[in-house]
Amino acid sequence: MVEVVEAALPDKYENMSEWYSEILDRAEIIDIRYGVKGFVVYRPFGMTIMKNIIKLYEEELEKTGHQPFLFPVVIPEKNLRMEKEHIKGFEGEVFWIEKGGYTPLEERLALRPTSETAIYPIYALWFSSYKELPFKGYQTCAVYRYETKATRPLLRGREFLWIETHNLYFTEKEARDQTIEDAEIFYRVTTEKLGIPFIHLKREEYDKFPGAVDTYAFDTLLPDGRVLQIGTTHYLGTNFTKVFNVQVHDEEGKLVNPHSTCYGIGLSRILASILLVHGDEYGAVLPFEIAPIQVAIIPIYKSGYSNEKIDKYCEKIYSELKGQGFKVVFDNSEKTPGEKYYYYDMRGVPFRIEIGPREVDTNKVTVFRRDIRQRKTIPYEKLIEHIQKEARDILRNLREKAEKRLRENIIEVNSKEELIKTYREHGRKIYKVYFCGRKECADEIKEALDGLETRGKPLNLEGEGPCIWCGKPGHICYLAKAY
RNA sequence: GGGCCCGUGGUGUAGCUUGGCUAGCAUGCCAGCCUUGGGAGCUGGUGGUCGCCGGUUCAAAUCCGGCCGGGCCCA
Repeated sequence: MVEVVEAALPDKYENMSEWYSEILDRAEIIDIRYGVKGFVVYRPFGMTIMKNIIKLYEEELEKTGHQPFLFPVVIPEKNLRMEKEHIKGFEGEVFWIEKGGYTPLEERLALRPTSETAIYPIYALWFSSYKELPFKGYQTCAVYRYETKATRPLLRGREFLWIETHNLYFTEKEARDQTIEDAEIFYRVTTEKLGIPFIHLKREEYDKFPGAVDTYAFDTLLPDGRVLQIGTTHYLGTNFTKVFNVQVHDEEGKLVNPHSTCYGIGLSRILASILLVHGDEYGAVLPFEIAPIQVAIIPIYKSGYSNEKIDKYCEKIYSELKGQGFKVVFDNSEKTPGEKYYYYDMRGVPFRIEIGPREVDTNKVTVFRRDIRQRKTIPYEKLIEHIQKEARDILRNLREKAEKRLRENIIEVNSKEELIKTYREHGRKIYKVYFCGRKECADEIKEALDGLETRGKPLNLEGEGPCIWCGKPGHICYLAKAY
């Protein structure tokens, strides 16, 4: 039976901003009071979730042959300026270090906005033969961008956490295939383990990563109808290997520039997505695998009944679960049970076990499942099996709900008039249209429909038709408002 | 980029328009009693350079200027 009790938070679909601000604070995810615009503190609970998320992606990257490395956070100005399109794209948002102590630096140092220009000069030293390729490397780190738009905690910061891969291939085909593998890796973690669905898009020419030949992006949908880019992968051609003089001998001994790719996994935004997509009016709802606390045991004491007996039974359950490797707490603090319920609900703890005289006397266990907010009383012997089975079901449920919502928020429109009319009626949605690919049309659409952007061509959909705006031949494209 | 709003014990706030009392309230925290199946209650206690810098004034949380930080709406 579903518990109907007073909600702790507003409805996230009605008032996402307030819901989001509240949960970041009350679930102890981050502290926004650091005092520098665009920079936040990850609190222990939030950072534990983050570490669990990182682990999932890193494991998947290593399974697919990526090796860890760590390059410096500073990039000499000269290096940053090597690739012309690249610096053009980032120049306006670079943080510069100009002094060491009292001494002005001879050459300014950039805080990495992304690490291509840190990594490629070293790649030039590392590789000399096609036999050393492919090379796949990654690092998990923070990057720095002086955002000029309004910053928002985790969604748009001036410092944010990500994973970036930087791969080298002898052939174009291998490199292009990598962008597909990147999408598969992203799916295996983001959707299959975290329950977050996304749209796989090829960005329009004018929206590409600065210096890329092709850019592919992963957008998810937030409760307010906006989309959020949570990952990107880019085929860079030989643009970077050329300017940084990365070259290897081919079979005939000729020097050639390898093809390269890079892939960014937006960790801060992924954490935000998990909160926003799965959360409800009682707080966060975390997939079992990444929850810092997976099971909370709450004793229900009664006067006239032995507290000791209840404690003993709880401790037995605690050891049993602990022995299975679950992250479990036994909360016998003096707070009332109700207060504890709200507390663990807010933090997204997947299971709560309630133990009072009823359970002790019958050798049963009452298990509350966070995502559907339902209690079940089961025999003690079934506990482990129950948790394991229900944990999988939580993920399936969260994922299905999110996938359904994403599906239902994509609306196909076939003419300019229909687009305008539908937008006026439904507001923030993802609109499926034909689009010619020209920036002029994109700008006009954005202007006319307060900020609606072209997000690119969905990779799973083929088809041609007249551009919804100008009528010229076009491809399928999604339009949406974005963060 | 444009507009509006906010900053006061750990947290949330009142007070600011019209300058003047010991800066009020709630919550948290500590001690004790009582309680415990969805945020309990009572008693006592603890806790504040009113974001920062400067100006006006006999007197500034309050008025003025600058800066820093945060939020919302719009582009």
